[in-house]
Amino acid sequence: MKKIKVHIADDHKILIDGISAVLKIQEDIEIVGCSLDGAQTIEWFEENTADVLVLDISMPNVNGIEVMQSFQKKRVIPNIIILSSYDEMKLIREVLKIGAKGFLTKKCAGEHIVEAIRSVNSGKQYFSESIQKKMVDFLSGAGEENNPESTFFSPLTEREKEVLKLIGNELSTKEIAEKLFISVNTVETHRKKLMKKLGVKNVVGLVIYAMKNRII
Amino acid sequence: MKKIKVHIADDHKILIDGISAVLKIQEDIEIVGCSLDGAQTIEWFEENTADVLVLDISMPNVNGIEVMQSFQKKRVIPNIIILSSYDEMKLIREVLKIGAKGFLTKKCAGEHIVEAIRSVNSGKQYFSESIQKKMVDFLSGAGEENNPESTFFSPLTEREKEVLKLIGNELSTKEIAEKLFISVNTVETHRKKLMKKLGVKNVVGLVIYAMKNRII
DNA sequence: TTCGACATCACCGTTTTCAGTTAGTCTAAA
DNA sequence: TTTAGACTAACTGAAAACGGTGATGTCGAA
Repeated sequence: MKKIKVHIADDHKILIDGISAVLKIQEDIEIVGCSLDGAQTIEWFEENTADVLVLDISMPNVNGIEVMQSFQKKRVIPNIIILSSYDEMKLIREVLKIGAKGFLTKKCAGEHIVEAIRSVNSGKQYFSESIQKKMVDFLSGAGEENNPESTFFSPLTEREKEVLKLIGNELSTKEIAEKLFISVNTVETHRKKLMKKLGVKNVVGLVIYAMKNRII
Repeated sequence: MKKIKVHIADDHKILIDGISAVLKIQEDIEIVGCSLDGAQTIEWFEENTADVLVLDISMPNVNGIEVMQSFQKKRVIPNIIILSSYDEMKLIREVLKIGAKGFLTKKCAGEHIVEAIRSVNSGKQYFSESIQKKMVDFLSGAGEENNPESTFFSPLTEREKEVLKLIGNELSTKEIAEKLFISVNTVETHRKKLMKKLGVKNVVGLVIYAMKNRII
């Protein structure tokens, strides 16, 4: 019998090992690889293939969304199941747009990951109950989160990430300017650009974004 | 043979299920309970006992540190292994102070949790390699984190948590004042008190604290 | 009953953030 | 070669945050 080849990407090794232990019991599933950050994931798929990729969003260096974006250029892409700590509507929409076939939160039970893998491997989609409810609420207008401007993820330039990281170190604009040897005005411009890109009101939004995307 | 009774507390069910799958293979370990937040954990230990508690710090409602604090008043307390995403020195010191016997980060491999459980159950302590290194660096003065004032966790009043949560919603001081029907001056006082208690410079530090402690 | 913790409010002055706009340079892609 | 994006920088003015201090009333514990 042909087993379903699965790759797991998550920066928490203990979670990978745990899920692996659950999947190993299944006769129709085989773990062919795992990676601890986005860069490793992309690298692995350069040389290898899998039927299903279980992918975390919040990873250092290269996050899950960037991994999916890198796949868009490739011919063969795996069926992707997002396994995330966060479940905001804007994140769900974002990953669906770039081709995710399933979405689970880390609050879900271990058996659901098994079901999800089988589903997406047979061409179906899979969403955990809580995610389905979110989607229905959103579509019926019952949900609170209806801000289409704000995005869970935006591609930031290297310089912007650098500035954001320093903001996360509790540095003021002046201190950042001194550290980077640039003008205070420039740092302020970066700051404003960041807020606009991420659709947030103030530095609080920046910090939340940075933590969710592992920039801090 | 008497098995080691283990309780696991983590708000990510999938992690619990994963670790359970790993532990179930072990002949000398038995999972006697699990809980998805701090309140559940405390409640469970009112009625039951375990030899070892594997405890996450970052949980909604009542976090891991508050759980440990609630145990301090009890006569019989389990051997506690902290399993955390974060590994700052100030967190490590804090949990050791209130009686943790082991500390692992979620980056560690599944087999280490097994070793840790056996260790603490036999009266020994257990720290993952990366944590041991942190501790040595700190003691030898090589570490950067030597700020004794700042604390990973501080007991906040209900009102303070409320204000902090609203700060996390990107509300300005004025907006918070309107929402809580109190003066702007009062909100500013709360804000200042929060910063002082948590030993942070500005709102950035507040948001980071709030996210790590699941207040946002 | 006294004490301390908490929540409330006020006044002050300084510093920083935030919003809007404009504009020069440089590089890499079309 | 034009064009677009990135990084840099400046200016202005309003709004908000930050730091320090002092004061009031309430409530529960010692």
